[in-house]
Amino acid sequence: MPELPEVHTIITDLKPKILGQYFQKITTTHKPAVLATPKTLSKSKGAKITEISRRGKFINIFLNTETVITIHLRMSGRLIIKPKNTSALPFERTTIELSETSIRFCDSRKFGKTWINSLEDYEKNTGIYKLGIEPLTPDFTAQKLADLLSGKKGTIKKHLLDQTKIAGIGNIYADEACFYSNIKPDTEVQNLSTKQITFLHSSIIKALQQGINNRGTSIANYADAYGKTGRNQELLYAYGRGGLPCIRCNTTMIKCRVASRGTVYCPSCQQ
DNA sequence: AACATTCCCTGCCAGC
DNA sequence: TGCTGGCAGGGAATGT
Repeated sequence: MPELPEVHTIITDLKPKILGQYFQKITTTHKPAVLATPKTLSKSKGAKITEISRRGKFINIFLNTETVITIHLRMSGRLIIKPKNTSALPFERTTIELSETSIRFCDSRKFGKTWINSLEDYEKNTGIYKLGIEPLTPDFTAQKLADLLSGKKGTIKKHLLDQTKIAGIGNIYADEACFYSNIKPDTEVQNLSTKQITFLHSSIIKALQQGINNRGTSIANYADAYGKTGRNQELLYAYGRGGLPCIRCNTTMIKCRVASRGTVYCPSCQQ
């Protein structure tokens, strides 16, 4: 599933391919997946793409008419660049036609969404305004993480998945960061020491950065803008390894549920 | 206000 | 072989 590193990879690939092109039209076979008004549609039509960037797991394509195309891939979404007027890809739901090429939004589970909004209100209409700190910026310090968790209740994993605190971490990188820092994912945050929070902080960055360096984790659905898989799934210590031996100590990894999510940890390494 | 649960969806796969 | 039930889960909506 696309999390921060996967979205980062897609954007990096898309950017040189679509910058400077003109948005022509959007079509969908699944109406609830596209949220646009006649006004924002007419304002965006024919507009030039000036920038494409990421916020949390959201993709923003900025147009020169003060309009923004926002995409969220959710669980199973992919964005694939294809020549215009070629046959639909498997599970292609939404097609964004540009002047020179097209972007195909393929999404088997139909959870993904595309919005077209004015620059003025895209953050409000998409929920981007609620997002917390970007974990790969200098503002995200160990102290900042400690502040976010201070006085809070609940498990650390729940808070790592909370997009209003830190934007972009999903189930895979939450489990990986907990493994790196030797923290059991169901540890109550009030029981974490300063030392543990500091270790967790560097582990979050390390897990995400490694994902980016390997062009993302391909479990079931993720593919980059060329439809190719990433390599990070080969480098995971926790996610997807329930019942398998811990890579570090050989103890059988435990699979359980934390924060209503499938969760894997090593009962020996993570206390 | 803060927390937990339900829902949206459908491909995939183990088990019968 | 073919069916079925369980699982995957981000985030909005709903419930407590």
